[in-house]
Amino acid sequence: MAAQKRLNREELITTALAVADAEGLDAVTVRRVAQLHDVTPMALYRHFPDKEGLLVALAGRLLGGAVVPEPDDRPWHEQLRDLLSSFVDALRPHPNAALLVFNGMVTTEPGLAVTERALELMAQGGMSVERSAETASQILGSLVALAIAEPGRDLGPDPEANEDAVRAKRATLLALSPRRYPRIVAAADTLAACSDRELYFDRGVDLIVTGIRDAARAEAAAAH
Amino acid sequence: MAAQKRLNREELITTALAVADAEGLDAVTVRRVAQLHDVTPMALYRHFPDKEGLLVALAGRLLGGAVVPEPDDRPWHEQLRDLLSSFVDALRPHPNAALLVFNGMVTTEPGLAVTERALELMAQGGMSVERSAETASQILGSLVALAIAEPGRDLGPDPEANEDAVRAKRATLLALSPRRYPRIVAAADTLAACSDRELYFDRGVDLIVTGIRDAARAEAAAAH
DNA sequence: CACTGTGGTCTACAGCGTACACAGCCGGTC
DNA sequence: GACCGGCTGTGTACGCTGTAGACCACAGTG
Repeated sequence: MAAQKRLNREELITTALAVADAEGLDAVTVRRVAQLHDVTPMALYRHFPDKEGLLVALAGRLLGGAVVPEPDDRPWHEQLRDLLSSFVDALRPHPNAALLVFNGMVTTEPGLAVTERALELMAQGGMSVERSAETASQILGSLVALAIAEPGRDLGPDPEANEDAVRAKRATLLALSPRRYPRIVAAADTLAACSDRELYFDRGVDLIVTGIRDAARAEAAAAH
Repeated sequence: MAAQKRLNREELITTALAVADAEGLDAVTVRRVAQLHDVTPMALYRHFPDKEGLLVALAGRLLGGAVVPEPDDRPWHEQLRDLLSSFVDALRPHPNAALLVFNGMVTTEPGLAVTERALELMAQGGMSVERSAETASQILGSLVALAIAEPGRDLGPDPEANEDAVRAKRATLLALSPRRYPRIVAAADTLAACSDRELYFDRGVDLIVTGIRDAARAEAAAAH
């Protein structure tokens, strides 16, 4: 973040992402990013049309991290699983910014690439064009939500504060009336923070993929 | 919105929701809500600790619309389906504000009620406490996303502007290279706006429920 | 040399959330 | 009826936000 004249679009995106990761999306302000480059706020406007433009570029950066696996000989649903896993893996490191990809999915190149491949795989599974497009819209949100709403990730810049927040949340849940909310009280630990992150995401993706498989089967059956 | 001294908490929430519905969540400002009640901005602070408090109350209002169906004799997954449908139905009329329920799910009474019932039904399906809690976290996001990301709902206060936006989006997709993105181009209509809203939401919920059923079956099988 | 486009600067403005001190009205008690 | 304490709305003020508009320093080109 050294003082250098002639600032660079990609580096601006990088520091914006860093700020979002560290302190949340609200902390990404024009002034803040500018200051981290020792530059006047207005300087950013030579590289982005407005703040929205910066955020769209941020979404593009996130989506760029989602590599589309090469097609292979395995069944379509296994390849779809890998594709979706790759997608959430790209978002997971940046949960604060993940919301932005909602807007960038069909306006950035990487977003289009992922969408295209997903549609292709669903077609291989026998889904109609309309149905696979509809399904794509539905699961996009689910995947983003998966990355954002990982239990045990709340506020708190440092891990220490985060741990405090988790403990507080757990305590809140345990303090509920066991008569009214017996299951919630029993599940307080898991609701406050998932024990195994990898398992959490794997199962989340699996849940979606099995849902899609079933939809494909049902559609094929309906067409007898 | 007549001038009346002695303003009322619930009415403040109502107008905040109305503003969010009409112009988006960003349009909900303390000053704006106050003005609609012919009152100084600071007056709101007698009824909410801060703006965040207002938004949490807004989330509570949304969740309050989700009625928990009475238990009956049908299989657990059918009842779960109805519960989740009721949940998204409560959010659908207010897509701009739906994001807020992420925070209010375990801090508001209605959110707890829905969660408790969902956990109960999954337990009936043979799921372990941990697994059902994990699943609850995963699907919450999916349901919210479903309500928010309905295709064909973007910006534009009036239906006319919305229709314009849809047409523009469709045109953008159709303008893509058919060599690179053949499926996307073919599916442009469905991606830009879903043809049947009811079907869209029904299938979205079905996708999730079948995913859960499968997870329950798999867990039962693993425990042989 | 003058000309032109590019990119950073400076100033300014309207709008945001909200801290703090104050004023009016309300209901309850002598 | 007189008083009084607490609730509720008011006024002012501060520091923050995004960004419009005029300005200037420099590079490359004729």
